[in-house]
Amino acid sequence: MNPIHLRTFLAVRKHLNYTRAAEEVFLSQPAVSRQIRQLERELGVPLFEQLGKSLHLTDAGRTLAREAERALGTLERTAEAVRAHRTAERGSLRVGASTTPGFYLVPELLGAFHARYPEVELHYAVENSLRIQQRIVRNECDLGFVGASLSDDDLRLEVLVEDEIICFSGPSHPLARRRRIDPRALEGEIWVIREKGSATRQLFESWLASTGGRIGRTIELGCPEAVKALVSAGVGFSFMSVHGLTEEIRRRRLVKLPVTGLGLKRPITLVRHRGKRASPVMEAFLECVRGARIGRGPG
Amino acid sequence: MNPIHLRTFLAVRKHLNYTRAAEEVFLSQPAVSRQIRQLERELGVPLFEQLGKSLHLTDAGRTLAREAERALGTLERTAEAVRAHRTAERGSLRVGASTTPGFYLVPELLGAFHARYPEVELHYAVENSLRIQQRIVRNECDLGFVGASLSDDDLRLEVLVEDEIICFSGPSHPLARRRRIDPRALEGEIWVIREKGSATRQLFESWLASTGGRIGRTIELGCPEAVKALVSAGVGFSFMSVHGLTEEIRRRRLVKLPVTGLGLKRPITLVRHRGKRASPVMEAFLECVRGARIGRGPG
DNA sequence: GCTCGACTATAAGTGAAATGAATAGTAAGC
DNA sequence: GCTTACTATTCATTTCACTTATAGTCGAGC
Repeated sequence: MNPIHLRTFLAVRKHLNYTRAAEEVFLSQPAVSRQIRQLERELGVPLFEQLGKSLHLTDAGRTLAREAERALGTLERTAEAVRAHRTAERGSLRVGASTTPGFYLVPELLGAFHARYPEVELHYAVENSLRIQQRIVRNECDLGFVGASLSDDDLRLEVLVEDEIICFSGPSHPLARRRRIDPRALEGEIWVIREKGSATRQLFESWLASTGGRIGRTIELGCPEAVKALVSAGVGFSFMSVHGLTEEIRRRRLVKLPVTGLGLKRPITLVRHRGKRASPVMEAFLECVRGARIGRGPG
Repeated sequence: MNPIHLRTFLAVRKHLNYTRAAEEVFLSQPAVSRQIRQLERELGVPLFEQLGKSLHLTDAGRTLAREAERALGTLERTAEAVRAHRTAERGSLRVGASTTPGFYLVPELLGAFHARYPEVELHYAVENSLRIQQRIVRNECDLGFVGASLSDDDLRLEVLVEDEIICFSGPSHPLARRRRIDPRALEGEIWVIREKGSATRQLFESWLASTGGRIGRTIELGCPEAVKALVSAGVGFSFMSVHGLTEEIRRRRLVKLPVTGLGLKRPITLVRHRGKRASPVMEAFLECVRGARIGRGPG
């Protein structure tokens, strides 16, 4: 029972005449005759009955007529729903990001994209860089934004901006008045820092180790916003991507600390699966990303 | 895009492996490959993408997967709805009847039938005999019950019971005490009768004319129940099918009048289209009719 | 009552399309 | 770099549906 049969059936129902139905569906009369017989055989009931010269629907035929239109409609809508994916207007996009870009870069991009393509369904996962990498490789995400330097033959990387990790404190903190700060001078202070899995923390720690420094007393927080709030209130100091701090530094709620030798830079990278062909939605999002890009060109 | 393609697509989606999908749908792997490509060409979007060694659904593919199951379900339910007509449990029945059987015979039959086959949708039209005949010929009704003797080559008739038209009055009426009533004696009374189009009235009038009698003062009512109520209350007398009066006569609310020479009989006839094949529902209803039949066998 | 007209069913031949077997191509993993 | 697992391609074959031609059926009209 395929759509062709149903359409033929509906044509016969409309004209109650095989010959004219055949004209409508551009077939010969025997072809129509055959299709109807085939339907009747498959369904096990007569669909039409001939009374005298005129053709009538049977009870079963009336049921089929009613349902067939619905079924064909469902099928047509299905096809249309899929065809809609030919443009970027509809579809879905699965974005992943690690914490730094996930908090301070991607939300804006998604916002801009959503404003332009409101019908596109967005999925957004913020996890650590390794998990994002996994998601890309497993095709659980269409694209990812990470702060770490990944290397995988399956991945296609594109540097978006340089990210810099800086030290900062609240404006009232004693450190905020210093013109130069030796890394060793930080040891005595209270460190407000992210959890161990943070790539930012790892990066900072390995730099600190290279200067011979150590982390002192710590307050560990999971959320970067909480870190900022605490430091802004005058409790200790912290380090973080400069992209997460521009607003607060501009408003003098946080102050960048001039730690000597601290030039911790890392690229924020757009990650895709190498073999993946961009869908129209993905293409549109990439364009959005490039349009909004602040820093330098592709790496 | 026919169901076969969709089922193949769903198999591929399930296994994410053309070869295993082919086994599931009992096809060769190239056949599956081809069907998917065909679907993709028709819909204008890729449904799968190969990343490394593993196969993934695309965004469009996910949409199709979601919708295809619904579409196939709709189609399957459609087929099932039609197949249900193979038994008498489901379907519909269109019954027509003229006034006399329509009020006093068919309702019981429909009631009994409905009790046995509650899922069958019943359509019931009560109109005059000619209109019922038309409905049968035009196949607007599956069967009809009429009190008139029809003759049409297209019709297949079956006498169910003999109907007798009798005169009656209320128990308090002076006529009710008489042992014999000459038709002429009725002329002076008040006639409570049905409208002109009534076959019962026509039959009675032509008999009355043959005895030389005439109708006197009349009160015309459209509904036979209203006629009975009025006569029962003592207003005049009337004539009607005996089948509509048994209950009232038994309870002595109405009295049969012994009019000399009045032996007006006519068959209540089951009418069908000659060429019509009985559906299971119709067959079941006919059985119901025969089981409930009071009078003699088929004519 | 017979023929004509309109329509559907049947039969035979044709052509398109889907299938399967064999094979080439591709990517991954050891 | 070879093997393995899988998909794409090619080609011969079969199947299936279609068309043309024709027979059958039912009503209508003279």
